[in-house]
Amino acid sequence: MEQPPMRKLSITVADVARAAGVSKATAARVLGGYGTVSDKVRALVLETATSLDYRPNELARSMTTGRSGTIGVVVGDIENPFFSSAVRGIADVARMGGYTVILTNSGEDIDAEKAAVKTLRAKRVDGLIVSAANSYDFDHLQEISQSGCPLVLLDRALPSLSVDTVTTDDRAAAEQATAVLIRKGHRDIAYITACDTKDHRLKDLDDIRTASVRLRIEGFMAVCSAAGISAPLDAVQLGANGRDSCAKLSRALLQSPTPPSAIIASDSLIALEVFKAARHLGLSIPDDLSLITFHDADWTTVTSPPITVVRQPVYQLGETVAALLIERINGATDLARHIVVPTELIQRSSVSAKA
Amino acid sequence: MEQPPMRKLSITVADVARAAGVSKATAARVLGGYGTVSDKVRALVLETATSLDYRPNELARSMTTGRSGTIGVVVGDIENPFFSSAVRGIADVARMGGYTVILTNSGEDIDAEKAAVKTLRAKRVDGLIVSAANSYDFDHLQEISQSGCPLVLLDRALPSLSVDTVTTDDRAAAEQATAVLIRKGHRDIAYITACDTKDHRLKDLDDIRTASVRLRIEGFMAVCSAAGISAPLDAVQLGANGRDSCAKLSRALLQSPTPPSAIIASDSLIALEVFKAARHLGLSIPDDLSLITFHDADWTTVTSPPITVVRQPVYQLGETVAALLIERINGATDLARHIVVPTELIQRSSVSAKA
DNA sequence: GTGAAAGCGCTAACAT
DNA sequence: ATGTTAGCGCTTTCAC
Repeated sequence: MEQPPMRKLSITVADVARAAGVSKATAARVLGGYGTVSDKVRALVLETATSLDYRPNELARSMTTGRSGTIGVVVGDIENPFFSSAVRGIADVARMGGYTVILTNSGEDIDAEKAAVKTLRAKRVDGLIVSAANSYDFDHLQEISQSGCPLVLLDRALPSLSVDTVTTDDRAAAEQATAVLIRKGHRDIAYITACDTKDHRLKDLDDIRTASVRLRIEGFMAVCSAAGISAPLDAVQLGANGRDSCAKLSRALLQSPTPPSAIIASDSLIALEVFKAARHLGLSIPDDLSLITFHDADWTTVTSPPITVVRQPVYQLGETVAALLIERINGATDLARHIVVPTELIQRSSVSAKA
Repeated sequence: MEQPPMRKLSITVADVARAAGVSKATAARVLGGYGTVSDKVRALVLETATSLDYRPNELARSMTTGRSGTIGVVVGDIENPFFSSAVRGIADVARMGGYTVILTNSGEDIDAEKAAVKTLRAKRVDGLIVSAANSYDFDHLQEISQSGCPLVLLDRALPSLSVDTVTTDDRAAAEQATAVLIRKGHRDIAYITACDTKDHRLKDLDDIRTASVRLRIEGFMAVCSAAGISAPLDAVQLGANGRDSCAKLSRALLQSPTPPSAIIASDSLIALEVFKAARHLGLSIPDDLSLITFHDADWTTVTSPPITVVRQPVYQLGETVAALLIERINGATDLARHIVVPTELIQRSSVSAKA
C-alpha cells in the first residue's frame, strides 16, 4: 500500500504538455475535447495524461468558460417524500444532461432560502430550481431571473413572477377530491395545508399567494359553494408544517365542538398525522372520519383502510422541471412556460358515506 | 419593471476598487474579509460594493484558495427515506459549517458511483461522503482517500478501507430482533436484504462484503445457531432492491413450500413490500407472519398492526458523518475513526407467538 | 494600512 | 494542425 509522495499540487495541463512535448494549447485541446488535433498527437497526450494521472480541474474550466455544469436546487424539506422523489427526477435528468446538482434545504424558511440562492449564485450555477418557501417574499427570485440566470419554479407557482414553472393540476385535483366527499354526503369538510398567512387566519383567498395551494383551495371552495355549503373559507386549516404542528392541529380539529366529517390533507405528511390523531382519539376511518390526501405516498396503500389519494406524478414533476431548465440553459428564449402535469384521484377506502 | 442593461460581465473586485478609488488588493481584502483594512476604507468599499451590486465569484475564490466550500455526497437512492433523512442531517450540519452539498445519486450502480466520485473530485469538493454501492469494488474510494481528499463512509463500512466511517449498531440490532422472534417460538425466520452476491446465492458469509449487512447477518445467524436452528444461511434472501424485485421476492418466499413464520426486513422499503405481499396473499400479520424491519419509517406506526422496528437514528447518522468530515477538512489527522450509533428495538404489534 | 504584480488551471483568440 | 499569448476573478506575497 504505497503512498504517493506528497506532491505539492495536482497535475495540470501544463505538466502533461511538457511531458508529452507539445504546447499547452494542444494538450488542453485534447484534454478538454475541443478544437482539432491530429490522432497521433491526441493519442500521445492521452497516454501521457493517464500515466501522469492527470485530473481536470472543473473549477478552472468553469472560470474561463463561465459554465459550471451544475444546477442549484432549493427545496423546502428533502425529508418530505414529495421532494425526495422530485429531487430524484431532477438528479436523473441532470446527470443525463451532463449536469450535477447542488442541493440545498430551505427548511421552508425564507431567510435560509435567500441565503441558499445567494450561495448558489456565487457558485455560478448554470441554473436554478426552487420551490419557493414564501409567496410574499420573492424579490430574490425576481432578481435571479432578471439577471439572466435561468430559473424554474417547482410545484409552487408565483403568478406575479413570469418564469418557467412546473406544477400539478391542483385546481382540478382539489375539485375532484371535494366532489367525491360531497357526493358521499359530507358537508363539514376541512382542508389542511402547511401553507400559512401572516396572521395564521384565512379571511381572504388572496392571502394565499402560493398558487398551488390557492388553486387547490379555490377548487375546494368552488365545489363546496356549488353544493350550497356556506363559509368554506373557515374550513381551511393553515400552518400544518412539521410533525408536531400537524399533530397538534389535527387533534385540535378533531376534538373541536364541530369536528369535520371529512378531511383533505395537502400532503402525505399531514395525512399521516391526521391518521394518527384519529386513531389516538379512537376515531375510525372512514366511519367517523373520511380522509383524502394529496400525494400518493407508498404507505397509503398499506394502512387500514388504504387511503384515497390524489396521485401526483412527482418524479415526473422533477424530470420535467429539470428538462425545462436545461432547455433554458441551452438558450431557449420563448416566453415563460407553465407546465401542469395531470393528477389522478385514486379511490381507496378512506372515504365513506356520511353517517 | 425595468430590466438592467445587458451588461457583459458581472461586477468584479476590480470594478469596486476602481469606483471606490482604492487598489484592487484593498477592495479584495474587505470584500474577501481577510487582511487588515482601516475602518474608513472598509466602509467606503462596502458601500460602493452594494451600490454596484457586487456579487463575489466563489469559483474564482476557490480557484486560488483551493477550497471550494462544498462537500460531495453520493448515496444509493435519495428516494429511500433512509437516505433522505441522512442527507437532511448532512445538509443541516454542512450549512452550519459554511458548506454546501453537491448531491449525486448512484442508483446503487457502481459505474454511476465511480462517475459521480470523479465528477465530484473534478469539481474540487473539499470532502466526500459516500455510501458505497458495491463492497467488492472500491478502488476509486481507496484512491480518493489516498490522494488526501477527506472521505467518510456512510452506513456501509468497508473494513479493508481504513477511513472514517459512521454506521449503526448493526450486529446488536440484528441479534435483538432475532432474539425477540426466537423467544416467541419462531424457528423459520427469513432475513431479506437488498445486498447481493455475484451469483445471487449465499454460500459463505464472506461473500457479503458490505460490513453493515454482514454484521446484521452475523448477528442473525449467531442467535439462530445458539437456538439450535440449522442452516440459517439459507434463510437469507438476497437482492431485494427496487420495488418490483422486492415484491416478487416477497411473494415467492411467502408462497414457497416452506414459508418462514417470521421475516426480518433490512430496510423499510423491503418491509413495505413484504407487508403488501402478505396482504395480497391473504396472510395476516402477525397471526400468519411476524415482521420486524430495520428503519423506523414514519408509516410503520400507522399500519394494522403497527410494525416492530429497529429504530436507527438516521438523521443523526447524517449529522455525525458530516461533522466527522468537516473535522477532517479542518485538518484532523487522527487514525480512521469508526463511529457506531446505537439502535433501539421498538416493539409494536407485528410479532406474535408462533402458532 | 495600502498598492503593485504574480499567479491559480484552464480556455480562447490569434497567429503560424 | 499546432503554438503563443492573453486573460477569467480572485488571493497572496512582497514591497512601500
